[in-house]
Amino acid sequence: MLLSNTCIYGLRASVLLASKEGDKFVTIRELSDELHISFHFLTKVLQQLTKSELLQSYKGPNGGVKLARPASQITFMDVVISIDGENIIKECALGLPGCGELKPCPLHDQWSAMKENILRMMRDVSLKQLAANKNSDPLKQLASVHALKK
Amino acid sequence: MLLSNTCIYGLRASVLLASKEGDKFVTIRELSDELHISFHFLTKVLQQLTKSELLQSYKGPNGGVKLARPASQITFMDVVISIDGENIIKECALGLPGCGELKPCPLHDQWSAMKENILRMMRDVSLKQLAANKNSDPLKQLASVHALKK
DNA sequence: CTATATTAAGATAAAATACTCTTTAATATT
DNA sequence: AATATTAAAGAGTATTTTATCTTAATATAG
Repeated sequence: MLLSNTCIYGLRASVLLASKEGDKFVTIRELSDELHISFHFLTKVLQQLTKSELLQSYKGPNGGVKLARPASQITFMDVVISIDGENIIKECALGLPGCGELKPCPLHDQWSAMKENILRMMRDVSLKQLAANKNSDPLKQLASVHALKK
Repeated sequence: MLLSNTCIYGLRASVLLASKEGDKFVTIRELSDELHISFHFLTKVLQQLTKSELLQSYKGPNGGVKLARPASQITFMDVVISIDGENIIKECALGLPGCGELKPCPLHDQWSAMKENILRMMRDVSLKQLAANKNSDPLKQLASVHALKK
């Protein structure tokens, strides 16, 4: 699987935050309830995003977390790198360290093209875009489907 | 990371087997030496490929493993499915179970296009093709680079 | 100042993945 | 029949990922 579970939780929470109006802090409890993710685990994940300065947090009553920048200025990639690190996709599909421009394996061209596509998408898509389609509201849907599965 | 370590070991060994001439059994020891993978661990991995009938094995002197079919008739995908299973790529990049044709998330089109590309490549590329470029010989290279890293 | 709300941090546990070691079974050679 | 060679099977260990629980730190309200 390309992204870790942890990373997907971070993405969902970030998108949900982006979809909320205004600039006020949202409690992690509220996020974890809406996303059906364990409160404590989500706390850990969001701590990481806070460390990376993608989120801003505030303790005490009326505290919580919020995006540190406008949603249009935080990318999918920002979140992925913060949680899963830079190397989400290996250079070579076979993991051959020798594979590269000079001595490509037979998969090299196809693989690196796809790799670039994925990375470009991640760099291009912002949380604002991800939060945009209120119509389909996948996050709301998530709740019901997830609930059924458990 | 898309594929597990175990799966990449299986792929490397399969490609190496495909690159060897003839129809005779090759010992796992020989493969593990060439690939610098632990003999015991590679044994486990190859047992799985044997169970899936991608490899054929033979015990005793002059025993070993070999491809169960011509290298042109075993795909990258065959090996991946045998080791990592069918679900190497999630439906939705955000892992939203509600996401689909009916209610796509904003990433849906791009993501499923890329997903299809990756799966198509895996289905299309055979071990024969992967073993073909003797020139670049990434497997030989592997040995030296890998040795340096350790 | 005290009680309460909230994130941060740390310790622990459970599960999955990666890897190792030992024994057993099959086959061949002598 | 004895011995050597080899994969299969099973048990065990280590590491990473995922998750939980507890305590601390910080802020607010009264």
